[in-house]
Amino acid sequence: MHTTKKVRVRFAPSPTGGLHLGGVRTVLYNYLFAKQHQGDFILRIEDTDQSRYVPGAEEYIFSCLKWTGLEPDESPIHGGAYGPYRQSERKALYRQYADQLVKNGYAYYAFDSPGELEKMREDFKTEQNPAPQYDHTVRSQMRNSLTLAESEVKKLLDENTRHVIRIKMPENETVSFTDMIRGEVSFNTSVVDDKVLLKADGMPTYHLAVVVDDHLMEISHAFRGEEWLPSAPVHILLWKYLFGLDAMPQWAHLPLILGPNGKLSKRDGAKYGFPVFAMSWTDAKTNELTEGFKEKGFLPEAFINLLAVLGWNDGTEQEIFSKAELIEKFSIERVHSGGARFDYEKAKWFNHEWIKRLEVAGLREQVKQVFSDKGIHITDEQLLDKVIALVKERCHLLTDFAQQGAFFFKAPEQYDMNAVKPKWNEAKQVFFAELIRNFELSNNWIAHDLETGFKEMAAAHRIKPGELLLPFRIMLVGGKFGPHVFDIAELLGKEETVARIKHLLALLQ
RNA sequence: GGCCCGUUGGUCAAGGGGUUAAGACGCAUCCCUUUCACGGAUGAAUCACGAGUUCGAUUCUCGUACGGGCUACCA
Repeated sequence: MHTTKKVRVRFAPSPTGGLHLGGVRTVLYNYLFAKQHQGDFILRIEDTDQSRYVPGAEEYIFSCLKWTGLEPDESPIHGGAYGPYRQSERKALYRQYADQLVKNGYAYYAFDSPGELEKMREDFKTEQNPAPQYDHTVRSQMRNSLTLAESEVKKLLDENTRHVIRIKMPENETVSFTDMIRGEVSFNTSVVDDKVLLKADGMPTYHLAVVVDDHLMEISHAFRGEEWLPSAPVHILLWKYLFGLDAMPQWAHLPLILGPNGKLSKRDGAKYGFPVFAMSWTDAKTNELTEGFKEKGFLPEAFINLLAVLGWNDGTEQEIFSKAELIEKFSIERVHSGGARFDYEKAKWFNHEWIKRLEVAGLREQVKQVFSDKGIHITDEQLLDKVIALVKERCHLLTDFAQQGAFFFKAPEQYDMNAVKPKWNEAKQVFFAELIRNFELSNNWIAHDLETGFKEMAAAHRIKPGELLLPFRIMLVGGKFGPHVFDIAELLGKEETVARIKHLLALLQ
């Protein structure tokens, strides 16, 4: 049955704020699964909670998907034959299903006010049961179409009394299903509460909406976070009541991504200094900016890669995967059932690997942006390409290019004088003065020859090259960093190299 | 509290009755490099615990402990 169905998967976020690691990984797994099976990847916006609506959050999600390269085939902005793709725009659709459930005895109207619900929770609260649920044991004592007379219910409904529709969970039945990651999972219906399906404002809750929309959108496989596992029996039952279990998608509940202690949160990021969102997000209320992986200097290739292997591997020793390889090798069955702790050090290692691996062309624009953010505007693209090639192996984050390469475009503003001054002497002063003359005469400006000449001169002056190399480096870059010093000199060119030597010499006088 | 899910080095993990229990990150030492990286070599470090099944359990079963999630007219 399922095998003949076209693969259609969906990612269904609520537009409430930053898109965190777990969310992006869910997108990734959906995307990979869809592409691997020549299926469709749908983005559906779950904006049924009007009180949590955050302006800009939806656009933000699209930006993140665009940056990661995991773009949907169907969405509110990409269009598609199963729209609308925003649940708020589908509002009118849900009521009929809820009513149908009531008609068939699988759900009921509940008129309890928020105050009454609160009172119920107070009254039923005991040591053994600190959080009483609206379930089969209490529904008989509440104001709903199960307890009220039929005429009373009709009257309340006719008067447009605020009410919700709740599922009537059966007593003591076992609901089980096969999760693609965890195998058979089962629940006793008695311990699940009568979840609200349709809210008083006419909007469906997640529980109703996910089932109705997955059906209407012909979703074949539903991947979501493990936090949804406890409410799975509600969804299974709804499928059974509404559309039949044969039509139900196959479920996979993805393990959670953990932080240093417990579930990964935005707080962890702030506390330990690593990003948790794909891209920077500014909270409109507090104006608080949370830096994203993109802004931190991650490559989308690396970001996807590290997320893919956080909870999945192909059984070999391979760790670096391109998107194409992931599409080919990914399998939901090999996803771990246990949660994985996010390790920022390893995340940086992945980025480093990708920076080393990528051709200059794949880095150019992003590096240019990094320089531009630092106030360095690149005009010489050819030089930029050479600089990237020269320094990329020592950059873990794209932002490292600023430190590693800025001096190629701009003379150092600061010099690490402590590295030269203590050992500076007249002999060295003389050496560099002569070096300037030799350089000025040189018409063969390539690193290898520069180095040979430098060392011959050092020998003639009876100074160890090591004594001279560090000062030379400081002259050119300002500090103890950067690639091989003669490579730097070559790229800098004769004029600039000489100018920088002269400059520091003057400072040392 | 209840329910559900999970548990191989500090972290990500392979393996799934008999193995010297892979590999990666990180860490340490050394080599290379008279900066920092890269690269290379070496090292420290693991099957949560207790029963059971078995000739033999890291692997299977059951308990316990621990971790996590859920327990809203939020998703």
